[in-house]
Amino acid sequence: MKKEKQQTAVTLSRRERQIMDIIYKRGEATAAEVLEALPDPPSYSSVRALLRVLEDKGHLKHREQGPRYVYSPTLAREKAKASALKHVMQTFFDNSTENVVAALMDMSGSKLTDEEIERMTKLIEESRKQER
Amino acid sequence: MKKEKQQTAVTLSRRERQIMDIIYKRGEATAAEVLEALPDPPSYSSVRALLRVLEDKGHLKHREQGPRYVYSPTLAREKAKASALKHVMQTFFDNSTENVVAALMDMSGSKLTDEEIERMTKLIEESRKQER
DNA sequence: AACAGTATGCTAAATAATTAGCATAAAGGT
DNA sequence: ACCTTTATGCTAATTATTTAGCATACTGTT
Repeated sequence: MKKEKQQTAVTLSRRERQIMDIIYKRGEATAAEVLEALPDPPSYSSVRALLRVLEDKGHLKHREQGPRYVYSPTLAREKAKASALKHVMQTFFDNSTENVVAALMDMSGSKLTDEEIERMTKLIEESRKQER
Repeated sequence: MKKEKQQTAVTLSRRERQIMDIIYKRGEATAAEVLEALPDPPSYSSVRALLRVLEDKGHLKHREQGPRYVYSPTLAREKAKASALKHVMQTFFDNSTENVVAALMDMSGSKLTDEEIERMTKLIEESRKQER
């Protein structure tokens, strides 16, 4: 019997996490692109080895684009997003949506346009209707 | 010349990250408490070794409480919170506050009380005033 | 004041992650 | 068609992480 945990981050090693982050951010990436985006980049060879490992572990898949592999996440972006946000919310925000919103406003308050503010207000108001 | 990066997560190994998450979540913790909270927990001895490493690296500090050490993060919780949230926002939400809010509502919409919704709306409306 | 319980410090061993090297194959331009 | 460039596959070595063991010290209770 095998463990089939699909936790977004807890299982990954440091480099693996860095690579997954890059690929999640971009949607997909080649080995060369990953290399370019990595902090303290190792050799090209190392990057490929890591990509292979991640594919073995089931976190990545690839398609062939001409001569090269283009890697993308196995876990749907939507699920990964939710999982990552939830983890941060649990770890740092006492599992409170409101606390996260407060932090967001604190961080980016002044950068928001009136339009964004209106749309966000709408988003929140609409969640009233979700009540059972 | 030394690198003095104080990135919340990218530098840490798997176990180190797990431990930091636990301590951030609780605020502070003893070795025994960390052990209890760790998934696939190793020996008590191992936990202590990791705590020592984290303290050496400057991520944790401890105070003595009677016979035992109580560990807490070096980096202020506020900064760590902001940094973690920013990282998730960049990696998964295209650096958009609005996208994060949308995901939050999607995740927790039905669990929100009217009071919470009102407070969040206020938080957002207030960020209008921050415009320069 | 002695003993059981519970700490820590330090160190060494086992395991995992990370890295790079070499062989080989496919594309693309000249 | 050939040669350069840019891929991948596989493997081995280095380095980092993770683990546990043993010696020792402090608490608090009897």
